[in-house]
Amino acid sequence: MPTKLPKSFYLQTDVVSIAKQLLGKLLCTNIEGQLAKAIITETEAYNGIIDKASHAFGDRNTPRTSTMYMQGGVAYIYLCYGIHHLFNVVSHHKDIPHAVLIRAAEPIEGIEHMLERRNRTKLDRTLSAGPGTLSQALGIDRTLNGESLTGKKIWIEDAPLLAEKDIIITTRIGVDYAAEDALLPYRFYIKNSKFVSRY
DNA sequence: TTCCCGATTTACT
DNA sequence: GTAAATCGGGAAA
Repeated sequence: MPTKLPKSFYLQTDVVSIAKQLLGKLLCTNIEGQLAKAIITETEAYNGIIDKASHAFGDRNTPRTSTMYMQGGVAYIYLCYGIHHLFNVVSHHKDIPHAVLIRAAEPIEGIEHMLERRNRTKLDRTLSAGPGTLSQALGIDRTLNGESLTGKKIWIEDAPLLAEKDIIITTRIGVDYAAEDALLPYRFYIKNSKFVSRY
């Protein structure tokens, strides 16, 4: 019987470590009665106010980023390029804006719901290997911004930690604007997984 | 209030 | 490989 990750998991203070620990765990949603689960295959850490790639860089606490300042264990979801809903796991204590972007996952339950939401007919990497497509597949949108990750709409179930040898560590995607911080090794994905946004 | 542009995806050339 | 889609956040005025 899989267990839901407890609040304490999200209160950890090392967001880079959390990003790595989340690999292999199950991201689950129950939206409009449709249950869906997917194995997290790719994550990125956003390290608070000192990280130029983060929306909260320079302690930018605004209506949008205020979600990241909440106590760890809630969802930070924002609209990107006016089209895509990107899902993040908020961590650390209140007022410390840490977050982990979930960039890709492998569907394992409720696949029929994900296919329908994505308007696809078969399971392949285009279903959920990318932060925008993943959210669409799982039915995640901004109405879930600030939602508890220990509730009934969206949560994460535990799974054994992956071995170091099965994890690829590299730089984040699409954050060139962050100058030298774009070079930080804050992106993680499961080696040999087909459900990864870019290799 | 104006203006620029983004933690992306998809459809074209 | 290039470009369009599409809208709201955030800084400047």
